[in-house]
Amino acid sequence: MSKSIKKEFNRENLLNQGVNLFMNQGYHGTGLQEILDAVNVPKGSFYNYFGSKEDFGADVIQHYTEPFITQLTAHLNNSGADALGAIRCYFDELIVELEKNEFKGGCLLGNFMGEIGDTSEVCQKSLQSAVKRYRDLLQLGLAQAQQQGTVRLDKSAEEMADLLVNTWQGALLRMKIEKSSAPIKQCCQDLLGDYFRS
Amino acid sequence: MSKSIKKEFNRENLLNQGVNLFMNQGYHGTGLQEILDAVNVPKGSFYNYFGSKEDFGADVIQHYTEPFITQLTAHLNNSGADALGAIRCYFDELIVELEKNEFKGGCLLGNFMGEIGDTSEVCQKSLQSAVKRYRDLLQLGLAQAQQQGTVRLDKSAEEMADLLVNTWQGALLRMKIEKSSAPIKQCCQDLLGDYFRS
DNA sequence: TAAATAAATACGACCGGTCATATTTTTTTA
DNA sequence: TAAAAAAATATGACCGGTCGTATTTATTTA
Repeated sequence: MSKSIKKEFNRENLLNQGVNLFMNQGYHGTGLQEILDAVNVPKGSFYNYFGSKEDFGADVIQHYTEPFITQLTAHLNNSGADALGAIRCYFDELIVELEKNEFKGGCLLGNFMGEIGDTSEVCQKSLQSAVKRYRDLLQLGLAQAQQQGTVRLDKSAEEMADLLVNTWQGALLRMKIEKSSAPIKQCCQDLLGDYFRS
Repeated sequence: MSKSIKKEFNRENLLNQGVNLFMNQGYHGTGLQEILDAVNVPKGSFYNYFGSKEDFGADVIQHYTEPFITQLTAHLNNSGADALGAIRCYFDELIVELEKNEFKGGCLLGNFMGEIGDTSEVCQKSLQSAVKRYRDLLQLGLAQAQQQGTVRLDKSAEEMADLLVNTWQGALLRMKIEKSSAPIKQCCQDLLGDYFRS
C-alpha cells in the first residue's frame, strides 16, 4: 500500500520533471540520468515505471497536455455568452506565463513535433492524440462563438481551430529565437481579433 | 591548390549531409560520426573545417536557407504583374517537394528553432538571420502584390509576411505528425487565397 | 516462504572533442 | 630558380563522460 503510493508519487515526479527538462532541452538533449537525479529516483528504478525512454516521452506528452485542456475548458465554461472572449482570455494567460519564463521552452508539443514527430512512432501517436484533443476543444469554443454571433460562419470551426493551433505553434518558435512575445501577441490579434471575427 | 579545392569540396559535402541528417534526426539526435561517415571525412579533419558541432550547426542553417531564397527570388523576378501568384506558385513547389519526401523532415529552421532555438546562442543568431532574410523576401513580394492590387492594403506587408512564415512553420509541424499535406495546403489557402486578398 | 517490486550495479556503444604526428602547401632565402 | 624553412592542413587513435538498457541483488508484500 505505502509502496504503491510511493510508486505513483515517483511516477508523477518523473513525469513533471520530464516535462520541464524535455521542454527546455529537447528529447535527445535530455538524458534519463538528468531526470532521475532531479527527482531522486535511482537509475535502475526507471524501468519499473516506464518501458523505455520513448514510452516515457509519450506519457510525458499526455501529462503535459492535461493542464492546458483543463484551463481552456474552465475558461469556456465560465465564459457565459462570450466564447471568443474566453479563448482570447485563455491565450492571454498563456502569454503571461511565457513572458514569465522569458520565452524559453515554448510548447512541448511543438518542440516534440519538430524533433521526433516523424521518427518515433510511439511519440507520434501520442502527439496526434494530444493535438487532436486540444484542437477539438478549441473547435468547440469557436463553434460556440459562431452561435453567439462573434465569429464568422463562412469558415468551419474546425478549419479555424486548426489554423489557430498551427499559427500559435509557429509563433512560439519565432518567440523562442526573437526572445519576444510580439509573435504570439500578433498571432492572437490577427486571428482572434480580426480574421475569425464576423 | 588542389588541396584547398579538396577542402572546399569536403566542407560543402559536410554541410549538405549536415542539412539532411539534422533535418531528419534533429541536432542532438545526429552524431558527428554519422555525418563524417556519410561523406568519408575522418573525425580529426572535422575540426579543421568547423570550430565545433555548434558552429557547424550555425553554418548548416545558412547553407540550408540559401536555395529557398534563390528559388523564391526567381519566382518573384519572373512573376510579371502577379507577385501573389508567384508566392503561391513557390509554396506549391514546396508542397510537391514535401509530398515527395513523404512529409518527413519538414523545415530545418522550424525544427531547430524548437529544439535549440533558445539553448544555443550561436545557432539562435544564425536562425534569426536566416528567418529574417526569408521573411524580408516574402515581405517584398507581398508589398509588390499590394501595389498590384491583389493583396489588401490595410495590413502591412511585414505583418502578413510574419504571419505567413509562422503559420507555415506550424503547419509543417502538423504535417509531420499527421503524415498529410492537408495542413500546409490549408495554410496557403487560408492566408494567400483568402485572408491576404484585397 | 514465494512472488513481486525496487534498487544497485554492470554493460557496451557512442558522444563531442583533443592531440601528436604526418603530410602538404606556401613562403623565404640564396 | 632551387633549396630550405615555415605555415597550414590531414589524420586516426584516444580522452573522459554519458547514453539507454539488461542483469543481478535486495527489499517488500502476500
